[in-house]
Amino acid sequence: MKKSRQNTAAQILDSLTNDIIQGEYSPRQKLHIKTLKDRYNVGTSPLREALSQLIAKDLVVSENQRGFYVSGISINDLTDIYQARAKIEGLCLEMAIQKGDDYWESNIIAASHRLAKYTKSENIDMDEWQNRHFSFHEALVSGCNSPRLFQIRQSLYEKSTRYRNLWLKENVTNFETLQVNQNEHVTLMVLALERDTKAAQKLIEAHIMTPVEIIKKSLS
Amino acid sequence: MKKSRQNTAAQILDSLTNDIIQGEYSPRQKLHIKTLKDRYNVGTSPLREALSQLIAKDLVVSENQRGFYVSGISINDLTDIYQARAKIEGLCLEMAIQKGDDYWESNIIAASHRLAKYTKSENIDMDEWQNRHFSFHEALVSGCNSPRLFQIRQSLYEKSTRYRNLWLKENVTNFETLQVNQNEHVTLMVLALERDTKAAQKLIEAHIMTPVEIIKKSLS
DNA sequence: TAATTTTAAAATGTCGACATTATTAAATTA
DNA sequence: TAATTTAATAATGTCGACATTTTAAAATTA
Repeated sequence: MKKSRQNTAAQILDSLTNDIIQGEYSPRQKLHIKTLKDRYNVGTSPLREALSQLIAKDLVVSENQRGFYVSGISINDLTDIYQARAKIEGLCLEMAIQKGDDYWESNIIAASHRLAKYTKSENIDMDEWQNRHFSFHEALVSGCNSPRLFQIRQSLYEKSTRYRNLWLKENVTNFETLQVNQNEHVTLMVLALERDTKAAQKLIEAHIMTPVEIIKKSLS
Repeated sequence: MKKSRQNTAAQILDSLTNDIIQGEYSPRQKLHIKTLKDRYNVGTSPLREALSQLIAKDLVVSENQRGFYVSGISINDLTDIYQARAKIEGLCLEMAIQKGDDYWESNIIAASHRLAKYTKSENIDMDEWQNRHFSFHEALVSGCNSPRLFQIRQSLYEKSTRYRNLWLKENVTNFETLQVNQNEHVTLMVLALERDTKAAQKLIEAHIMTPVEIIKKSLS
């Protein structure tokens, strides 16, 4: 019956992480042990172990004898996260451009093609677009060859996704916007292939910072 | 009797973190639940919650039904961590130089003075020197004003400290070395106060990378 | 002897129970 | 009535117990 390679704690961690990022639980929301146990059908120990990991990831906070809460949000935090993300992405891209080989180049071209095609198409499924968008940016930095920086990048992305999803909840995506910043994607590809480090870095930072002002408005 | 604001899990987390970083437990060492329970005088739950947080921090790894282990080390990881640290420190310094005010400047001068005085003194206590060294570097970047980058900086520092301590265990500190790179500290201060971002960034990166080659040798 | 199987021992991960603390509701006082 | 105290309810954090799995040792076989 139990063939899962993961233990219960690890499974709950995945579910909880996802639910928090997707906005299933709101910022500052209390996370009652009893409620969570019922919802995920688990005992106390694995649940608390999962919550402990989420504390280390800053997605959950706890106060002694007062339980667990989803981490709060703020405009300052939003800006800080996106700014840090922009800088880290710039670092990764810099290293990728320095070290990237033929496969790195071809992966960028391929991912760019898939994104461009889909962005121009008629009926856009947002999930699929996000996948292709994500893959393109990953292809750009995938040559960076620094596991630690990559991990930091991933962790910041997770945190920023939470803000983006909070905004998406009340705003239908504007498809024109997609078309507009698609130009930047093409430019990014060109600059990367031309190994123009400085220009690529500058553009990726701006590119990442673009949504900040929009999300800010929705938060205030 | 129990007036501690922290719960047991949080206390154990502190102890365990410290013990791992200080090399009380070796890389890849098995962390037996029973042994740890006896050593820290706690029950299963808080102990496992602390270990869960250490997993999220990459200081501990676990395999289902096979328990917990101190994370392994490698020369690749050593290099990666120090390189990432150098880059992040560069970022923090860049932002600090842009945003630093009079207090930032004076804190650097003060910390630099304390470090210089102690480095020139006769009987150097290594712990005290480390404190002053740490404080000086913290003063340099303390104006950076990005909680997230600072947190990343702290986390990478923790990881690098583990490598440094492993090396210190078998090597008596060479006091000449302290004197030599003290020059760099002074230069860093001057560059920061002159707001010479690029030069300061370049130097701090090199400064951080200095011990890598030495530690490498001790690992192989 | 070497390799495999069987048996015994040890360790892990999960659960529910319980003491302690916090929160809410009711009762008392001013 | 409003404020404070008391009682009740609910929730948290910790513990030890137990089923399951892994590991080590002993026994069997080739």
